[in-house]
Amino acid sequence: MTEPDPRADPDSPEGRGGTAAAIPAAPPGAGRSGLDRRRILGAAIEFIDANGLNALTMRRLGSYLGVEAMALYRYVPGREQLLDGVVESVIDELYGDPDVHLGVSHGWQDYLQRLAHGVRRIALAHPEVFPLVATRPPAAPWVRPPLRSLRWVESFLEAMLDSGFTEEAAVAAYRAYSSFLLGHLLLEVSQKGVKISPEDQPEGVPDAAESTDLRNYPTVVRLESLLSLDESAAEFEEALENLLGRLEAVRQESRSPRRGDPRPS
Amino acid sequence: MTEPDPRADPDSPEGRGGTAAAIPAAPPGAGRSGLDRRRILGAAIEFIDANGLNALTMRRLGSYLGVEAMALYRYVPGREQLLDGVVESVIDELYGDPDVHLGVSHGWQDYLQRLAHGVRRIALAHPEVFPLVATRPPAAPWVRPPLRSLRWVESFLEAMLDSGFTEEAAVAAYRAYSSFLLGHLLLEVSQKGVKISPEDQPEGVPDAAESTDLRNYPTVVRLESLLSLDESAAEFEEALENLLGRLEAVRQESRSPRRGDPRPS
DNA sequence: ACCTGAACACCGTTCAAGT
DNA sequence: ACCTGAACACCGTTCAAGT
Repeated sequence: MTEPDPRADPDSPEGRGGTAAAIPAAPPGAGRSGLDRRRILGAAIEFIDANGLNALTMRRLGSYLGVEAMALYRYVPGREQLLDGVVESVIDELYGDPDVHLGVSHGWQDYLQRLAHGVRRIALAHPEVFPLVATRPPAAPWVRPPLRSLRWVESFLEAMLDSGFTEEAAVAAYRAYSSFLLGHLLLEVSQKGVKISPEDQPEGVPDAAESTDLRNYPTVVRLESLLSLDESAAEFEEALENLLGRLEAVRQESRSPRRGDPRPS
Repeated sequence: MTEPDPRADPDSPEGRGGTAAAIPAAPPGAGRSGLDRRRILGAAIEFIDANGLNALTMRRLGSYLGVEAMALYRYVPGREQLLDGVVESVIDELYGDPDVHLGVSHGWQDYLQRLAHGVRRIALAHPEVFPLVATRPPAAPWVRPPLRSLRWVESFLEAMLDSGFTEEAAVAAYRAYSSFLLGHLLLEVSQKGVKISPEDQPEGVPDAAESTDLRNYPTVVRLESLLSLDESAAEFEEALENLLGRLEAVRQESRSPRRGDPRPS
């Protein structure tokens, strides 16, 4: 879904101003010619991290790479597919993560712990990109929920099956786990984006009517200091721990549906 | 964050085609002149529900309302604020919901149950709009997590405090609850969007190379039928039940930090 | 083989004008 | 008081050309 996100775009295209200060502040260091799909995706991620998602246009990405926008179309079918590629690239960073690559050798709970922390690391490293992961349509439409990267889904399911989950329990675990990750990280990332930038509005903001009148929300105002605290990391650990506990219960129960089960031949 | 979402926009602006088939298929029934902020927001929601978020442009919304785009600027400062208004409107539907408005009279767990189901109802009613709720920056930047609609935050916190939560526990509950809702509903809504429309790609899709080769994902393929099942409703109930249980534990413990506590004067 | 110029059909937004 | 026409600075995308 289109969604411009003004906070990342302080001097967005105003359709007006005479100052043509270009957003692409820093062209990437390396040599100039090797235009290449991997290089384009990398530059796109850098650009989004630096300027926000809505600042990324084919034309600006082109000039960031020292090239006319039209050149990109030789390597990428269009803007949509560019964004798909960005999502895939970011998720693929997981597989360069040695922590994650340990696999299930130390047990599935350990694996899901490392996987969760790995995903959290990339979410925090690319807060402007992460929402894309949540909202883009899936690679295989019939996977539900349709988080991108079949590679991820595949290794998750394999790990669970290898660890004694039934197929049903493995799929249920996949859903609970990805919904937890998505909700928590999306919220955490969107917090991070809220900058009380002292630059943008130094003081005594001339804001029109304070937008919504805070006098209508006394509790929110009173609890301001508590609400402002960022306990994301601790909350993440706690919720993850709880989830893993629940999954273990499901696993136990799915393996021995009732006592006195006929033992498998 | 910008995010075009091609699935909702099969015949998106191609910059090419001669067929100028306008997207605004159905102008809203009522009389023509009463252009008005409320009417504009309502039309925007209808339009997004029908055509997808990325199809909404000022110009198309204008013509959907039988007016030139420029007329909208008399009632809405710009596209960004239009989207903010859409989010507020959709969330405000909650307060027209009699179920939700019962308040905390039957206990906080009952209240959170009804609130969760109310939010789920609007998420499912406006699947194309809901992602906006998750990604837009907040009204009060220091509220964490920054879900929109202070009205919602205010009444949530009041309910918890009235029910014996400490301030710390109420804030923690707010975070756990909204992160759960966000994660679950975003995933559920994004499932709904995946249509195996028999129209778009009737059969034997001439898709290029099947994009990602499914032979690399044998487990995903083998569990296809399980993965395709939509158990969202049941999963929602179960996860919600579990969350409420956890919150009750936190509440108990926050009220009586240790046994043999000095009783309040 | 790889990139560019020019062009087309769109955007958001402004402002002076119409009624 | 409310809407429109015309204009400006952008978009994504194409295609014939350049080198």
